[in-house]
Amino acid sequence: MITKSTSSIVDTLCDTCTCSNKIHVENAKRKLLDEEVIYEMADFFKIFGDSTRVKILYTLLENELCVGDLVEVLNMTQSAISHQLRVLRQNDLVKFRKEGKAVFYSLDDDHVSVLLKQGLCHMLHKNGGVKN
Amino acid sequence: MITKSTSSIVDTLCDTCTCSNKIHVENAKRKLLDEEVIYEMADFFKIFGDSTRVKILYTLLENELCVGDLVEVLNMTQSAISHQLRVLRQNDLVKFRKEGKAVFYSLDDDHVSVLLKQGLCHMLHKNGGVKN
DNA sequence: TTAACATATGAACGGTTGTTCATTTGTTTT
DNA sequence: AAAACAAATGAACAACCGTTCATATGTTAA
Repeated sequence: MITKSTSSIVDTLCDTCTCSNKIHVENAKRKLLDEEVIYEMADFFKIFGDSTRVKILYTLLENELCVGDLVEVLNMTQSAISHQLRVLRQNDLVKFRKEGKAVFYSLDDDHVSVLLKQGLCHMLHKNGGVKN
Repeated sequence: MITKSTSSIVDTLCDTCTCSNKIHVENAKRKLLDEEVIYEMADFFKIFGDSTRVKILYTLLENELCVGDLVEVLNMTQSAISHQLRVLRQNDLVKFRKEGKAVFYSLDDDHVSVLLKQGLCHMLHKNGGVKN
């Protein structure tokens, strides 16, 4: 959208905008990320935006577990867990290993646990660190 | 839910679970976070899980901007922007400053920009760093 | 005070998403 | 091969969410 030749439009654009610093507006326009990257980023965060998926990821922080284990630990339907595991799988947040009838899931890479822990820290910090 | 006295249920629970390491299951159960914290965490990530909100936050990374500026930069309805700003405001991700008719928004604290940049890095890294 | 402007908000609508239920796939045991 | 079990999947439904449209609030200029 924004090409290199846009560097000269600072003076001509923003005619209707009377309320703010035009340079800042132009900077913002030029810096705008590729739409695609924005969507990917939002989609990435969206995965962490569901409590069931967060529970699953958090549960897998220490050990790998099979689907049945997750069902028991989280006290949810096998189907619900399985559906969410699919989402996590398709987005490379978990990997799996088959062993007979069971399928063992674990976190795919450290990136996941880092982000998870960071979110947790943010939460605890926000609550003043005091929690029953 | 899980009290201190649960440390002895390792042997009695998990009768139906035949597929995995019972100790791991018990550990996971004991470590389960307070439901409330889970929900807060998911809600927190959910805010970053919308492309419009990500765009707004990213745009505010460098400078504060008023609503009209954001409308122009992001090329969206004033109403849509305003609604999303409300979400960001209510969750303390942005702060605002009134100046006449205009309302200037900026990121609330460094936490936000850190997480945003981290998400961005994750994306670029995932795409192999090559991007048109 | 009236007009013009910037922003906020409420209601409504369409699309998305997570769960449930029923069924299927695939593996092991008998 | 049949039965039993673990996991995956598709369809359907309800709840949630983001945008639009219309309108309200609040501030400045005339």
